[in-house]
Amino acid sequence: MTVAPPPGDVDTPARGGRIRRQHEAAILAAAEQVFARAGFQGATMAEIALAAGLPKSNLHYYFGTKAEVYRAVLAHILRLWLAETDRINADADPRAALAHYIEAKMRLTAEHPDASRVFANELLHGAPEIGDYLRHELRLLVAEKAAVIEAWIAGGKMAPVDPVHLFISLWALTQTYADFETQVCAVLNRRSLGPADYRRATAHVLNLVLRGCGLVAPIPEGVSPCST
Amino acid sequence: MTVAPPPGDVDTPARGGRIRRQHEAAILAAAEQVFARAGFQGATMAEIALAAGLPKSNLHYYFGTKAEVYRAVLAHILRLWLAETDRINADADPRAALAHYIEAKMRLTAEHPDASRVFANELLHGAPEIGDYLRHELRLLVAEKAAVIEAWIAGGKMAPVDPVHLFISLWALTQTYADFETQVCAVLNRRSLGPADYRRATAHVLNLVLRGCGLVAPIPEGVSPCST
DNA sequence: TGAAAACCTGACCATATGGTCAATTTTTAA
DNA sequence: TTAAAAATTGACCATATGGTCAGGTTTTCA
Repeated sequence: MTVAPPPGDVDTPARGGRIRRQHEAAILAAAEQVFARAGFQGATMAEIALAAGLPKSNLHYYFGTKAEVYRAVLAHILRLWLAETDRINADADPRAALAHYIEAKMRLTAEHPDASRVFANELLHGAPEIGDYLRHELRLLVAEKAAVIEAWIAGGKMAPVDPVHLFISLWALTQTYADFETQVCAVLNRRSLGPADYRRATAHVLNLVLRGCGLVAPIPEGVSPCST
Repeated sequence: MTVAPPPGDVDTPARGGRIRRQHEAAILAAAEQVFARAGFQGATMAEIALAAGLPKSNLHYYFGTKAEVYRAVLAHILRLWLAETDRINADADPRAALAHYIEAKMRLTAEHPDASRVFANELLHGAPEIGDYLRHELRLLVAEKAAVIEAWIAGGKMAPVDPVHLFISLWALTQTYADFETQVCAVLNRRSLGPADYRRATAHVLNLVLRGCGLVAPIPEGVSPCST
């Protein structure tokens, strides 16, 4: 039911031999891709094996079942996902802290779109594996950060915004670029999203959210549309 | 590859006998539920049949294959989804038009969460069925509405915001409440989202977006948290 | 250098599931 | 009333896929 000790302990114990570490990593990388494209049920062990360049039986040597591979992928992703809220603390500057968070999330989305998609798929299907994690660790983290934002609002440092819903909005605004990339590409009339597209998207989200929180706009206006 | 004539023709031709219409509707409703919960691959004809209260063979009498059922569900959803942009036109008031759109999208999300989830799942997996639709009909619609918003901005009626990205943001902000309901419930510490939660969410999104577009805040501040 | 541990994998199996079909009943409408 | 059309469904099949396993090979390290 629960993902192996989520980001609970130190950096993965790294147990097992050299070969094991290498192959497990290869399998996880392949699995992330395949799960992202096909979902849990749609993914097949054979496909993952192919992508990892290993015979199917070998996957079952390292991971007993498909569900185990899936859980390992989720655990790997959660480790990435959680960080980046550090700067949101009582004595930080709201605008800088929020901007930093948005930029970090956007970078994460751009650099690990498959991870985002696997996570999205898990949520979409009711989070059977990470539900507990969301209801405990994540909820507490958000409650903590929400208190910081409440304090900023009370101190007149930003417009009144529901802090928990603000987090929900930030996740939605950023991850949509990975999760629904197909739709984004369609309306932007692009084949895929490049660095320039992500820069534009980041500028847009920053602009919308910071202004929406009464923290003026950081980007003057003319964000060079292309190049560099 | 393409969904049956999307919202192309009139209201579904409604061909076939009385019984056909009834049973097809029952099957589609059941399928929407099941696809929302399990995705395309995860859904089984047996499960859909059970939910529809019909023997499995009967589904295959009305719809040849699972893919056909799926396409029919998508077509049904697209019909719902597209509307509601009417009020976004050159001589409308930006704030009223945007507020109306957000409220409509939010209502749609609250009333048809399963539809939203099926759609999200399709996008997440690269929109193999509705890709063409997105790249043509949807893209044109958005381009048209984007021009309206550009005009509003040029006329100094609202802050400069990238119009296409604004649409992407609006979809993300609203649909996240259905697609990722599990996560939303987790951080809000709720078992499920009720009308009051949706009211709060709507107020939040309106607040964030309208302010973000330089259209002041409509909700004074204290939105009664609970009751009614 | 040798033996224990780790690793590898082709062949195989059980099951789940989408789909078929032919025999039958119900509905429609002339 | 009746025959054609529409609807129904239990039994059945082919295939895909997760998972097993026994017999091997390689690596490790004392």
